[in-house]
Amino acid sequence: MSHTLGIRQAQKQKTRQALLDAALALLEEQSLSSLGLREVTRAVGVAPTAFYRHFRSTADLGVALVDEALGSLHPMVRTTVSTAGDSEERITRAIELIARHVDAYPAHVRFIARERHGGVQPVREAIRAQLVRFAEEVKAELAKDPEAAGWSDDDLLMLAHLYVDQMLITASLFLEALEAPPEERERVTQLATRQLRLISIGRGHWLD
Amino acid sequence: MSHTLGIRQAQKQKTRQALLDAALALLEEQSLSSLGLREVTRAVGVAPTAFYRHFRSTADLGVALVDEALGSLHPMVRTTVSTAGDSEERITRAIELIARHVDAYPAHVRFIARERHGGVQPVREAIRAQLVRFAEEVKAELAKDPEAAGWSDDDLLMLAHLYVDQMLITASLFLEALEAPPEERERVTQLATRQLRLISIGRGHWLD
DNA sequence: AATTCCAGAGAACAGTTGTTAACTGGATGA
DNA sequence: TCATCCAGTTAACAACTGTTCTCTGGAATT
Repeated sequence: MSHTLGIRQAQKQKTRQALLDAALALLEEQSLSSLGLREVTRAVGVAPTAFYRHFRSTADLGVALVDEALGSLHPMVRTTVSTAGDSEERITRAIELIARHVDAYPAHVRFIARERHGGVQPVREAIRAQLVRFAEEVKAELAKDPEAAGWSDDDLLMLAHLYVDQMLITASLFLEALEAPPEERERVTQLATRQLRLISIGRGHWLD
Repeated sequence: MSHTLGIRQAQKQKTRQALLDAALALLEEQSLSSLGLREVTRAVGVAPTAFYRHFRSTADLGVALVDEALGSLHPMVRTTVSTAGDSEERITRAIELIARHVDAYPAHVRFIARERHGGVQPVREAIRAQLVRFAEEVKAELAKDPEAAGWSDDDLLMLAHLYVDQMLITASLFLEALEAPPEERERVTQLATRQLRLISIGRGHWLD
């Protein structure tokens, strides 16, 4: 399927990825709107002008980071919502998956949480678009559930957005707890579990 | 009670407020971590060095902005939660209050949403502390409600955090809809209302 | 009336930024 | 093999940054 890249294209992609990685690392202690192009190239070890071969601006790089951070996340979200088992099992499993993802890609999670309401408009827009996609996917999965019988499309989408926002809040809490003692992580797990449980209860009695 | 300020102190506070206002305006299109001290003083019309008479750094100014933006909000939150009437009336009233607040202080709301997960640690910390206070106040109000009978303290605080987060999400949605056609505002109102309603239902059946 | 205080001004500092133009040298395709 | 391409380099630019030190003029204090 995928054509083998030439030495040239391969090297270019390597540099591009290095720029993305360096930027992501630098963004742990600042926002995208204060990230300088020279700062990034310096971290990678290339000339400042090389930056322009890959991105028009740091905002452009930010949009690419959104795709990297959220693009690969869709499969996880889908499986999280659609896993079998009773309600309680699914909640536990969902939160566990979030915790694992934060462990595996903390910088990605931080970037999304930070730039979702950040100072760079195109990046905010890109994140918003991806989150809308997530909500639509979650809605599609919810619709398959027998519990969704009698629900209007609007209400399903409303619930899906509630889940997506809750997912982000929980991820952000796990992120803050990353370098904290494990008891703090346990506290977050308990909190998120019960919040999700309450939403689940509300869902169950929505049509009363 | 309050001693009348001398000409000197009054003028100083005036300049200080001008710096805060200018910074807040500049932060509509960028994040705090990219806000320069010279940028702020230029907007006010004072020398760059005058900045140091009021703030140690822009991060310090940011913390002051947190107090300005959230400090005056506590009364509103309390009355929002404690208003009388049945569940549905309270939800409508709460969302209306949020919408009004966003209309009245859009820059404040934007600042909080942006810097809650922003790149400046002391500011994040200040916002987090204030939100914890909000949650505790909400919890105290919830505890007065007869519906809270049988609830543990932990569960009440869990619910309070859910409400506070939901409040912020809703405020952020109204902010995005500020310059959109009124039908978009209506859509946000409907969405937020139903989400709050679902949470309310979950609350009602929590002890089942 | 004389003295102290202090918010703000002014000038200068070394260091940083984004962007331009012209270049080099190795991969690419004829 | 030779001409073309193009990712990355080098050098230079005007503009900007935070921070320092010294100074000033009017308010506050005695």
